[in-house]
Amino acid sequence: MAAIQERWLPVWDELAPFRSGRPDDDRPTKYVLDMFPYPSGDLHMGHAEAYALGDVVARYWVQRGFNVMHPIGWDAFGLPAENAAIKRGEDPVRWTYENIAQQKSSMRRYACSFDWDRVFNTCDPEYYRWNQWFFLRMFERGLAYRKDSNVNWCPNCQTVLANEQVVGGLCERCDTAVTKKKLTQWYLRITDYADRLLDDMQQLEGAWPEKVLLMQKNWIGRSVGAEVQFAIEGRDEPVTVYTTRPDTLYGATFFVVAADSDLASELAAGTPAEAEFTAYLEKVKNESELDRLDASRAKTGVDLQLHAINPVNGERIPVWASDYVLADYGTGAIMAVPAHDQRDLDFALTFGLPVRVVVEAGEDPAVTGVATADDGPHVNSGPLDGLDKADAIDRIVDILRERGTGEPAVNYRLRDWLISRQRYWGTPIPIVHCPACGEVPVPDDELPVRLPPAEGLDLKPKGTSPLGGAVDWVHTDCPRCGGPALRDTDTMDTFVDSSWYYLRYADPQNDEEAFDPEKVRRWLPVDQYVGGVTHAILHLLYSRFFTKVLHDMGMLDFTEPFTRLLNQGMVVMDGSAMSKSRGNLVRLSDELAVHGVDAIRLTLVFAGPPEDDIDWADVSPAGSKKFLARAWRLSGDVTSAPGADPTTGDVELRKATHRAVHDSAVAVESLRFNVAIARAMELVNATRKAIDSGCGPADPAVREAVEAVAVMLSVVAPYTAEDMWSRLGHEPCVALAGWPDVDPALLVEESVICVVQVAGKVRDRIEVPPTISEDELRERALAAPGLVKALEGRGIRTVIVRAPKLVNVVPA
RNA sequence: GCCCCUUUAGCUCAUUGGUAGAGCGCUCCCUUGGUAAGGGCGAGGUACCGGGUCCGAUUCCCGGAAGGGGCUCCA
Repeated sequence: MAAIQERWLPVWDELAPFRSGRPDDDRPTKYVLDMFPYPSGDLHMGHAEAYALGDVVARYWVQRGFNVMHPIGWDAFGLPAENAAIKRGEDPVRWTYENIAQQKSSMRRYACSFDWDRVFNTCDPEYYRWNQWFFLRMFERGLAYRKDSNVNWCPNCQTVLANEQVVGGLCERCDTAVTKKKLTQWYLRITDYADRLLDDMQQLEGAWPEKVLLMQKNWIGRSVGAEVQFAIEGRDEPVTVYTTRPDTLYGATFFVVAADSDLASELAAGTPAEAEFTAYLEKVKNESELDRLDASRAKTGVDLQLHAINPVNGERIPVWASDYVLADYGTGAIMAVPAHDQRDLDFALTFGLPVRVVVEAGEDPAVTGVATADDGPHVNSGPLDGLDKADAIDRIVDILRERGTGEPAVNYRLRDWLISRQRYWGTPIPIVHCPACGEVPVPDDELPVRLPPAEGLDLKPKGTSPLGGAVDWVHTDCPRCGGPALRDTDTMDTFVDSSWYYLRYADPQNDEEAFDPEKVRRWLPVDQYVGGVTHAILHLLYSRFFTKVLHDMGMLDFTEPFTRLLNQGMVVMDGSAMSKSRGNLVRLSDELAVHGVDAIRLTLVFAGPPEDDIDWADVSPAGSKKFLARAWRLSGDVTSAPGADPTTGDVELRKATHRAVHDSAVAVESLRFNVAIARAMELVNATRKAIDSGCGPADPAVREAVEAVAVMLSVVAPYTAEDMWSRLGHEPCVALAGWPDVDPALLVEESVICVVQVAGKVRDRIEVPPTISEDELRERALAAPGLVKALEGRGIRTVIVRAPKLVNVVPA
């Protein structure tokens, strides 16, 4: 096996069958993309699976005559390089590029069908320059902005995190409990695109996993309701609340503002409750995100001893501050309707506040402790009495609008994307802070703002950007007034890098612009994207956002970047994720050494549907190897010459061949690669039989079959296939041999077995032509001996005929 | 708590409103001049359980069980 690998690698290097940028290439195009890897160490089992799957698709479309762009690059910015620098004093640049070289050489041996002419790394200044360029365009459009806010803070990584990077209150990267910190940070206004991110999912219906679409939908969390203004006694400005249930306005018995909002501090100032509030706020600030997420914990709050006025009935209701209301959702203040909202009810019961039912829907919540959210006739609600929910909402919105105290509103769970990071190994934010001019963009012709060398910088996480230590780099002149100014010292979230890399592949060397729109038009959108489900929200949502922004800038003519998405499963061992600490790590390099590249690829692809997890304990690379050897041996048995006319060959074997070629193509196109391989295995078995005990090795049908096997295998086991192709007397590459044409005549069966049933039970089988008429079939079936016997002379009530496969006789 | 998916041979999975299949594994036989291998034969199924529709349900519908996944103070 090793010998075969060594034989063909140099040949493929020479012939470069997967180069997609030849100027005279007039094949139609396809774009197959694997999510690019992060260069931490060498490739592992997960990579091996993902790239084997992507390769099947890419190689298949090449066989079908397409010019396939199947690029690779490296997602090379990020914390591991920095951590290696901190722990072992390595230079992040060297560490990163060495790992890339290592992975690249492993990919070559793994025979990935990448177009090596298109490689780039996101840490190349030639690439991140365009991150900065896009940032500046967004800044000009008001889509990139800085604001002071309570942000997610990971005390371990010592950096801020985007909402998407907080999973269940923990840092996505290191599982540390996330806290809040008030900081001024850069954001991208993804919320402006919330509706389009939602609506455009229609384009992806059926082409992306249902699960991913659902997760994105939940994440965006569009909610429709109304904003209602409440006057506050002793304050000029009214306070607006957001509610999805304006119809329950008459049931509002108190009012709550988020304790950590500016509004709360403002309202508390000067009240007798101020001291109590300040103490409470201190406590709230120290809570971790994890604490806050525990919905079952007791409600807490402070009575601000103020009153809000219900705009519809003039009722005075008490104003409280609590941490169960979020400062950054809606307006940071709510009207509390305890009868019909569980959280409000819990709060009311804790503090002895009144509960008033306004929708008749079951038991009294004040007694049961369970708020009712169902529809029902409204009561205690003045003009809404008797109406159901939908009508009551319409009515109350009309009333509020008339009085100018409210209007319909939409809110999203999605927050703007926080992109500043207080870390070294990322794209510098191209902004200069000038004491006179404020935030000044670095002019385009001064891009890229290069990362200063790590040498001499303190990269240890300490809560402020390491770039601040690069004194010469930080101090600069203001591009606007020329006065002394300071560079922004934060770097961009690395998800910015991956939000547009798929566009750069179409034009990777361009140093005039991020990409030539013409080239992008030729290749994009991506026809098939392959990657892990871990990116269901983060990377995929951000990429969709970038695509829409660039579309609005006139740079793209499509609005969704990835036409079809495949989320491959994980490779696990004995039912759980592989890890060194668990002691169940299977090393890819070991497996490759024992079984060879082809057997490992085949094992991964054949293990099951690609989206399912693979338990390495359940699969058999040795079995894969055995199958490949069995297929390979066929190529030595063929005795007819290349070009032998198959039409004179054995018809039964030819049928098996054409059926297999047809079925496996259908399977590949619907991403059921394991099925495609099963079909190839069946053909290998049929061919073996034909050679040993059928038409014999000289029959041209045998050559046709074996050549078909070689081409089918070429998409998953390239070394074996290439060697077979060579033994069959052909020049390389089998990868470009072309998928065999299917003769439809050979797919038609000459006769089929028809089942003859009595009352649904099979009593006989008869062989009939597939084109048999219903009448003819009925007649023949009724004469079948098994049927006559089963009927035992009973009469017949009905005969159901489903030509040509079945006849069912219902006896009287 | 809410929502979604899955359940077919020992294992991993195909398939189908009408005969339930493949690979691996297993049994046995042949080969011993392809041999740390090769060829062949075979066993193995109440298609999770219970109801319904239908001439006929593993498939469609309803309910339940088991396993997996997602969301969860977002007003």
